[in-house]
Amino acid sequence: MTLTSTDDHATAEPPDPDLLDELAQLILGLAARMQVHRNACAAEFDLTPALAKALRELEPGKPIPMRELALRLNCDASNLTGLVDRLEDRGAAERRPDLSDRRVKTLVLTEEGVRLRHGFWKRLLTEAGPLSEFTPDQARALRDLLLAGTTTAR
Amino acid sequence: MTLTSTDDHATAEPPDPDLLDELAQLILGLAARMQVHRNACAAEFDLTPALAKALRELEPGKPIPMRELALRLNCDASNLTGLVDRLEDRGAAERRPDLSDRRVKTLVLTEEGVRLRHGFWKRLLTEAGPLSEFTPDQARALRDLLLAGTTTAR
DNA sequence: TATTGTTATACTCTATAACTATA
DNA sequence: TATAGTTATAGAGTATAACAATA
Repeated sequence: MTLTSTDDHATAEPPDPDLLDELAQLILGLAARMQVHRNACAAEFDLTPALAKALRELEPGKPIPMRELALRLNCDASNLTGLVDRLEDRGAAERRPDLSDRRVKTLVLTEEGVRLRHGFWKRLLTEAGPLSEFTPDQARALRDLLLAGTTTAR
Repeated sequence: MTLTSTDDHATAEPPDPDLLDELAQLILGLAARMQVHRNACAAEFDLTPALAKALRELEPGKPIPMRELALRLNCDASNLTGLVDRLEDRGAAERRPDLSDRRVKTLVLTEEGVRLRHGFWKRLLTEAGPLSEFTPDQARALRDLLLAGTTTAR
């Protein structure tokens, strides 16, 4: 499996329209399949797609302001009230006052939230999903390429 | 067009959990960024995300039954009525009777629909989006990898 | 004045179930 | 009976605007 880790002297890059077109199609296709897979796994844990995403953004032991979660989810802050309410109803997360700024409420996963988050993510990777299309070698090459792209730009 | 039709089967390989984890994170991240980009481009054409997707699935000069569109969009057929209504309201698509089965209605893009579809997709690729993270060489390697994966399995 | 979280509201997306007209 | 499209309905997702408490 050649990776073609090119020694491209990236000066004036010719952006091939056809290549971009094909690449966009392929990535959007894979993205759509992963979305289907993720939503299916989420449903097994009685999680809606948005809840699953929020759960993934909340890292165990790291409280964050609700504002920060809105940023990570790329959505308006007004959406979080109901979303976080449901997480609290399930005992997966807790709102806590921020001692340094009384306007802020921070969010933190409970033990149950940590279990839920871990269980969901493990299921996502264990169940045969779109990623099982790739051999380990392909997966490695893919990871390296994506890492190169996202660390360069972003 | 080298296809790299690999002779190794994904199923027989040892699946490294950490690699899958990292790969999933990267792909979901890229997918999320592309979704943001696509929705932004769609908005410029007064298209909702769902309308943009539907438009993309309708190929110029190729009428398809509404049922088929539902399949391609991975959604229930009941959603299509309103969606297609809006496409017709905009003059982008037309419902036509299927002569061989009077239950079926086929969908086809109008000239305006073809223009809209082309304009949207061109904008998606022209405007600097997540794909501009990659150099042409990286893009080519990425395409080959994705092609290998999606043609092998799926 | 500006910001955080909340509420109220509206529109879109999506699924389920029941209906119709065909097959 | 089964299928294609429709309708009605409900819940989820998301944005905008206005509000209270705090900075």
